[in-house]
Amino acid sequence: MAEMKFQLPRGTQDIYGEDVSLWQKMEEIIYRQCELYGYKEIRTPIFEHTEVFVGENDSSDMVNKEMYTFKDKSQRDLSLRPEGTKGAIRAFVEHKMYGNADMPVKLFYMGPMFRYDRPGKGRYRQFNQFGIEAIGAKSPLLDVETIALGYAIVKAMGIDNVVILINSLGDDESRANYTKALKSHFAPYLKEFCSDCQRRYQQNPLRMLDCKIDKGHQGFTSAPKCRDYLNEESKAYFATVLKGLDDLKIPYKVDDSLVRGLDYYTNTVYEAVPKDDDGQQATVFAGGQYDGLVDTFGGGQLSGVGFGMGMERMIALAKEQKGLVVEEEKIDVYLISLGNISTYGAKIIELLRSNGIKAEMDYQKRSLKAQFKSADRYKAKVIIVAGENEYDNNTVQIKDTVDKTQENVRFEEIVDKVKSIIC
RNA sequence: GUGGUUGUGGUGAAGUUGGUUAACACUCUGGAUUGUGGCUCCAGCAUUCGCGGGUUCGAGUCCCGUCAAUCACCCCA
Repeated sequence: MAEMKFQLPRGTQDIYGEDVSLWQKMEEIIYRQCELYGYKEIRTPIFEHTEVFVGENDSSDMVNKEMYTFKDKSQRDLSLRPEGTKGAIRAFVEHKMYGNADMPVKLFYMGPMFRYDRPGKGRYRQFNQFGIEAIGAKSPLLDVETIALGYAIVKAMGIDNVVILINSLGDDESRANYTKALKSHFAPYLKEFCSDCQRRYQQNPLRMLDCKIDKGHQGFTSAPKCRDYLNEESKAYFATVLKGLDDLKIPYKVDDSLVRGLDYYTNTVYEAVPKDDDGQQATVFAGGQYDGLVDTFGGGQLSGVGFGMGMERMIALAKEQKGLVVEEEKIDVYLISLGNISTYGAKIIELLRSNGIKAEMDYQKRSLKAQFKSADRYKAKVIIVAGENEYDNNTVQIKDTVDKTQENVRFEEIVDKVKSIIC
């Protein structure tokens, strides 16, 4: 045997065997729930012009270090998509979906995303995200709907210890006021903060609230709360969101320090995390509302709301909680062939399959014993034995593996006989 | 990007201060049983220890590099 030459590139994975069943099950759940909630699938390209993903204020770390960016043969500057929202919005604007009479346009996407991160627990360079975007309307009820859909999927996956961390950044006006207040509050302590916080102070002071190093600093504990800077409209909006969650009995916790990574969020931001976790590395889905994003793509003043969900993490949680049960693989018929029977076995197998019966056979001329073992492994309900005698007489032996009876059956009656046993 | 740990057959793994045939278990293949399985018994399955180089009479064991995994940070659109 030649030696093995290749290994997976760092941060990628092969999904196969039993895991594939879990993924398929999750995908089914997602399709089903999206159908119920009225979200239609959109499939955007896996790469786009780099500018699609680069927002005006995105911190350079994300863009420079974590995107798979390349030039194609015509020197176009392209990037593998690091997330789903931007592509969906680009498509929304490009195809003028806002012409649709029914706003919002509700979309979902699912598929691989790429980030040049160092791989960690449940983190890959090619990973899979599912996400939704409701574009073209602004309503606290719509925010709640997105959370409800995410929560429904999580529950359908058998994960039931998830809580929604939620906060409101307020509209542009509120946000600007709060940012100003934060800056003046932090100014005197700035020298005592970590280098990251000093950088964030300039770029995006809201982000400082996420800092784990300076968390306990008195300057942090006494920092002004986002909530106190919401104007009346934003307050009412947020109150309605919370009431909506109450009504739907979705467990949530208002978290003043939740600001999310990106700058485009306004008003509602949320993050679904497992309850017993320390809130670290365990976000299941996260999203928020965005007033200005569509316009940066040239789509006008349309609001949107949506979330992204990490599918690898969902699978991991579902496995931990044994929520997703995949029924074991079973076949109806295993065909054992003996001696030289030409293509008789294949003919029988095809006959069964074309009649909707799951059937397998041996392809290696193995011993009778080995073939019986295979039949056991497949948990076949019926075993058919076809040897030279049967071939000559155009019959088979059909054995019921449950009551262990066996009888000689003519070729024409195989399907009826098998069906009578497995039904 | 930083630091730690790890890498032996299809799987789980043992491998003592470097010493010649790489333990054991499961699985698999064949046979006992030449056409009736699940039990039992017997036999077989790694020219080689992630990959590359070095030290040595001798390397799975030591050294360097590299690839990958994993954990804790950083980050997480």
